[in-house]
Amino acid sequence: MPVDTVQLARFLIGKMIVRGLAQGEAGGRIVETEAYDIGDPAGHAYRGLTQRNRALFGERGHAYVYLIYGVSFMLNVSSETAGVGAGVLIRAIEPTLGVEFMRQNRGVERLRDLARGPGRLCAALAIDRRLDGADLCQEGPLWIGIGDQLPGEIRESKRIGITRAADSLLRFYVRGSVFVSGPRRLNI
DNA sequence: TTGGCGATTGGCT
DNA sequence: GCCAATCGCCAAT
Repeated sequence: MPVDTVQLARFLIGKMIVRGLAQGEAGGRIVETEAYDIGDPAGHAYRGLTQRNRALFGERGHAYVYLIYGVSFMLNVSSETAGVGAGVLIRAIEPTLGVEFMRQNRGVERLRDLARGPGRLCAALAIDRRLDGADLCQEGPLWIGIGDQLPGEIRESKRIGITRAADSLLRFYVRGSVFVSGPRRLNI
């Protein structure tokens, strides 16, 4: 696992996100991430440690889950050593495991619509604040495993939906994947 | 104690 | 493309 936030964001493309539940597993391949590095004014760690963002300041490889716009949960992976706040936002996966479970959670049928976007991804996998702080590096309710195939060509772009540091090329995605979110112009 | 706001989404034009 | 929904968080009062 890379020791640098931006490297981790790249590294995670193609890896498997797995939601482990009593009834089985659900998940898929990561196809889109964004890096929120140390000192990044767009990052939630920027203003220092708070109750909400403490997972970002924990050990590497733990989940930081928060609610945005009162509507959607977002999943991040803490990316730096304890005491340093930074993370990687998981923006989209290609569903491969437990697809029916995800369909039920999302209320839509089309595979492409299940987990394209950070809020949809969390809804599909039933991820909320209860998973904040979860260790993603070992099998459990939520974890990340090695991918089962090469991710394809990884490209970079500006990040989506932010106002500060909006021009940095810190978003990574699989070129040509229909499971990637965001406007077409950022997915060339 | 309060009010402005946000790493989004879905529905409508 | 535009915009409302919805609510936890946190800086400032």
